[in-house]
Amino acid sequence: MDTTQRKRRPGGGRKPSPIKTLVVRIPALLKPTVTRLMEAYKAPAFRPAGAMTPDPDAPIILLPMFSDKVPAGFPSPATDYVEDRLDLNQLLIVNNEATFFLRAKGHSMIGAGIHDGDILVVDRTKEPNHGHVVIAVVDGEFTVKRLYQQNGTVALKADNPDFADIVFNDGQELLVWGVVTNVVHPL
Amino acid sequence: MDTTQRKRRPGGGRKPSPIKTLVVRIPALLKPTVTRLMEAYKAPAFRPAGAMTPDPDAPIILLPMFSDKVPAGFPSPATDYVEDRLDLNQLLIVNNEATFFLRAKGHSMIGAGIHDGDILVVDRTKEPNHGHVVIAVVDGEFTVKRLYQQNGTVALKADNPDFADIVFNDGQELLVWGVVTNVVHPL
DNA sequence: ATCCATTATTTCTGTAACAGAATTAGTTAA
DNA sequence: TTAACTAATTCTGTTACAGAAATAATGGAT
Repeated sequence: MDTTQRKRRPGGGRKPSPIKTLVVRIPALLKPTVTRLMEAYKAPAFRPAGAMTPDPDAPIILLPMFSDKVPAGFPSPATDYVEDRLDLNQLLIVNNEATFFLRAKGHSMIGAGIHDGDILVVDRTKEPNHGHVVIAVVDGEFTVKRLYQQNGTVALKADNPDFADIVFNDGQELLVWGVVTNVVHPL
Repeated sequence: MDTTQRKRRPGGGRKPSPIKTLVVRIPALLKPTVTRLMEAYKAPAFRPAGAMTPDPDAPIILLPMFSDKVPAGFPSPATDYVEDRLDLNQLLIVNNEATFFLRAKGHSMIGAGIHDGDILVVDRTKEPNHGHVVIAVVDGEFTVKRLYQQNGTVALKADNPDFADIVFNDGQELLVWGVVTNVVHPL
């Protein structure tokens, strides 16, 4: 018996979320990992013009990393965890939204550790500077070259003497499509 | 009042586990991922005396797969995007549970495209064969070498003439810890 | 009428609770 | 001695629930 009449509010209330959840039990040590996993999962996905959306299914994986200290011999069981941590995300991808993969062809950049067939991780937001390995558009095609920018001279140099430099004179525009940040080399 | 006397069993019972657990709520879509995460975590996965347990915090790798026209050479900027998707996971990691990372040190394997500081993707389940680049345990330390297995001779060879081969005679055991499948080379 | 604070309503979220499975060691039988 | 059995204890997956969060209708102020 509530004397103070309350008006009903049909249709009110929090709306159902399309994201279903469930409860799982995990090792306590994995808590932070799972937490970050969820953060990464919820992170807004971006969609550069024409780029594919990330595959929603797979690409989250946990891998153990043995750090620098390891090659120096096995740690004793008593040894604590090594502080150094590898996050391939941080290692390979600085800007998710602007990162692309290209496959290298030829041996013109062997000096930079780029072999035929390697996968190049390209960051399109990184500012190209002298000495950077870049993806440039030359004659309407992509090319991997090292950017040379000194004393007013702008050129693209292959890290292989067999290839001639491409020098840009006044009026000629150099279009740098992105900067290569990492090379994945299959064995 | 139980007439059938039951003997007590002090000290009986399941023993407490050192691994504490807790319950978390996660997006349903992440269930398989978290499951794999736990499998990888629990994996008896070879624990060479003193090997570290996987770091609970870091080793999560989120690799968004953007797809450009990757295969068979560089696409022209005008080219349409292709349905083909590159999944770095599939490219780099065949067995989640048995894949580890090591950081290469030194220049002994420069011939294989391995530079100082590169990250090595190591598959522990892949069978080591002649010619493979492997992680071996020599004198209690990790080493990257190329496995030589011909005419009854077993040896570890550096891809650099400055380094001497390590030949294994009868009775000497060669412990191959894993096979290097990929090299990540930062620029 | 428009805007804003209030509130009923609905769903979400983290955690506690619980029942059944699993594990261990003492007890009993063969 | 060995194997089967069972009490004791903990683990594990799921459910339940209380408080937080979100949303739209309500009602008052401007």
